Amino acid sequence: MTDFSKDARIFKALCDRKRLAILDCLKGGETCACVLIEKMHIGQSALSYHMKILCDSGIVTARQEGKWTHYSLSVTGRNYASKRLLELTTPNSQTQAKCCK
Amino acid sequence: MTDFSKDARIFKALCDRKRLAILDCLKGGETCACVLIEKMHIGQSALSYHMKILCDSGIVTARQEGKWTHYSLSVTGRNYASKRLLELTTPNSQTQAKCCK
DNA sequence: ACCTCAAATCAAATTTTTTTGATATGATAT
DNA sequence: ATATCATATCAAAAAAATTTGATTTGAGGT
Repeated sequence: MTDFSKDARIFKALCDRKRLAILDCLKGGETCACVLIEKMHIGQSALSYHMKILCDSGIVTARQEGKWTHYSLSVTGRNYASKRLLELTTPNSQTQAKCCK
Repeated sequence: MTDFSKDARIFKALCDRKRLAILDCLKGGETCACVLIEKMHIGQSALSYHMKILCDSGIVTARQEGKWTHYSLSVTGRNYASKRLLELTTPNSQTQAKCCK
């Protein structure tokens, strides 16, 4: 049986409203972790946890600048997620109803 | 602050590998619950739980036929999910880096 | 070197999700 | 009406995700 853990990791980024709120913030442009902590009313280590999930999905990338980390939306990550979404949910060319009867 | 619970519900369908395996089965065509139980090696009530999440996302639809329930992929659901994915992850036209410095 | 700050990591507590087994519901058949 | 079958729902248990606070790491600054 196929292992879908890589795909699950992609969409894990999008299945939580706090992470969606973070993405919404990143839509406005590259954002520093400390700004996200303030805007999201979230603890430092909780933010770090969510950012890890977002980065693991490929949808967000991190850029280190001195001691600060800046996060932004990844075009590549978005395109890949979009491609997989369609692949995972589009029926095969020849489909065959399966029923127990 | 915007409420993203509706969007989270969509992608919750895709963030679990068991549900992705179910979708993979549905790609082959409309499938009866009893067939899914066998193929997925899952209990009846666990399947019912996952199918509820899949239907709530809009990506899957259920069709009742007598006492049997048949599940299939929804074109409308897929298109909406795809649209939202892009909307949620595409930067705004004018972006502005935000940093604490 | 030491100190400070930003972020990651860890372990424990908390919350949410998922599984399990039992029961309820709803459809069909006798 | 009763019986049977398929699925949904419920409550409890189990597993996984998330939060919290403490500590560590790593980059600069003095």
